[in-house]
Amino acid sequence: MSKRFYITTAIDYVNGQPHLGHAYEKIITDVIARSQRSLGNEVFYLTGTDEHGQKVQQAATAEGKPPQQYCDELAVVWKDFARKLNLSNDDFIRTTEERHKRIVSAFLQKLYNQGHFYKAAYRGFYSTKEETFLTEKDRRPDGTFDPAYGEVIELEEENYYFRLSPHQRWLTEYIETHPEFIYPDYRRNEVLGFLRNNVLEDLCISRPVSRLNWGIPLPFDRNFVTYVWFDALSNYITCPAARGDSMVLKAAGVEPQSAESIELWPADAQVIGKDIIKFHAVYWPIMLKAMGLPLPRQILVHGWWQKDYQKMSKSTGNVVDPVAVIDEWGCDAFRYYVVRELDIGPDGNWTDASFASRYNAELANGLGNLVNRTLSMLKRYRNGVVPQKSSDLEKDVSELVLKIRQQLIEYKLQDALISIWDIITRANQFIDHTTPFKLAKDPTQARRLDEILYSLVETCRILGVLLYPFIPDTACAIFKQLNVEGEANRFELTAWGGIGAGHKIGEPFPLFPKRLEK
RNA sequence: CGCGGGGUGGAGCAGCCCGGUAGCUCGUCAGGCUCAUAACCUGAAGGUCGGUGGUUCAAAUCCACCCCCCGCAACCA
Repeated sequence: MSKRFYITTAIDYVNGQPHLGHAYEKIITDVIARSQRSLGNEVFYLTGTDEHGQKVQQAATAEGKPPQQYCDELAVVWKDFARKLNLSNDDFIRTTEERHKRIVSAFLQKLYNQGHFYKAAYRGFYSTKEETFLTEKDRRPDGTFDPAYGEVIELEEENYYFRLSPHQRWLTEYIETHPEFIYPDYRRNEVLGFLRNNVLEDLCISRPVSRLNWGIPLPFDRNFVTYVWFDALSNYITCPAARGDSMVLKAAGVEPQSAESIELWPADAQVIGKDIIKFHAVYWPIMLKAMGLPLPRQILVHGWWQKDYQKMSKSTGNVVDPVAVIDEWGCDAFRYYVVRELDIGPDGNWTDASFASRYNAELANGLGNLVNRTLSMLKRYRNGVVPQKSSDLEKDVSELVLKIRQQLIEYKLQDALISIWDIITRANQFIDHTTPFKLAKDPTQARRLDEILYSLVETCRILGVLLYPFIPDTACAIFKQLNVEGEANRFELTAWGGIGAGHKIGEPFPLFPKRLEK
């Protein structure tokens, strides 16, 4: 069994509403996953939810529910969200699942045995109301704590810590010698700057049960539960282990429980937001090294969305609700916009006006209209029957297909979309230059008209294949209108000449109805 | 001097690392076309590339200083 292309998103904290950032991360990951599959790789795409911790415990208590029930209900919301986005994820990991907890426990015990952890006391200011320690940055300018924290007392607490500083040197060298490990470059530089200018502080990995019991118990000390990051980051390997990944199982020292056996680790790409880069580019590699596992090939760090040049904030109502947008405009329009608007790396900006503009100009007038005018002409002039193969557009299209292939391999999703739209522009120009609608009036031009129509309809078919990773439903709709069998999900279908003479197309209808208002 | 990103035609961006006719999308204006979702194609107008100084034959691009926006500052994608 060969190793699959393994790609992950960060897992989301259940105790919150899915928003644009979550949607974006999941979609770009999905586009990469689908394009890798299209290119012929076996792929495993993992997303999921992070369900332990104080906030969940408190919220569940407030609603008078057991935390597990509370999580079960919220997990449904997140799974529905994944479906709403039309993700092609192969699994959905929840950190409260037995399969996750079992492997986390095994690794905790292993690292404990190997001396990576130590117990120490921490003394600090504690908010009894929020049930959390406050830090210096929580102080107001005058040195006091906000009354919202309630009574603040000085408290000492013991916890387990993970020794990080012994790992600083090799990690720095690793990142220096593996420029592809963190993408984009400027994020890599940030991490290197951090590693060179700071001494890593040990990572607290526990909470006393007296204060927090909604977590995975430390196997070597039942008075404590695992604290967030050790628990959450591990999801990337616990799912593979549960699915029978021998490398992870061996490192964890546990027997497989599944008959399944797939090789996933190390991940090929881990997609995260810029806010959690240190956890993924510093703590996570160190954890893996301690566990005896190789590092992921690449961490892809995406930026954040703003709305109308303002930070999105629930309190001001300045948010984009992805579900509402999808309900109004369709899933593919949403998927197209976020990938086309924002490349992986920089921050982006959402405006309703630019969304509407891209929808109308690029999806409706560009893609939709090209397919519609092509099929309409074929139907009108040739009764919907594909003529003999010709090659007017073959060279131009093939060159762009080659370019797009490379862009997909390099995860240049935005560039790939731009290239796909170059094909659309080229085809529209072709129609104008060759004027098939004029030739149709002249019977002596029948042969030339056949050639033109073939090139156009074949270009539409290829567009369907190229668009599949980005807007799968639309790709499917194009194939349906063309009455082409099978799915548009294999890149090799972009080879010119796939549609045969005599093939009868289906009924044309607008892919993206033009929207005049808003 | 906390860290980072950015200031380019009306709007939004690319170009800057590897100096040498300032490019793209939208918008505007004019023309063409009528197969198509009032869609499509062609052309034009419009920028002293935040400021000042420096390096250079030559700077949006390198250097210095300054001004202005915007994020981040550990558990928020």
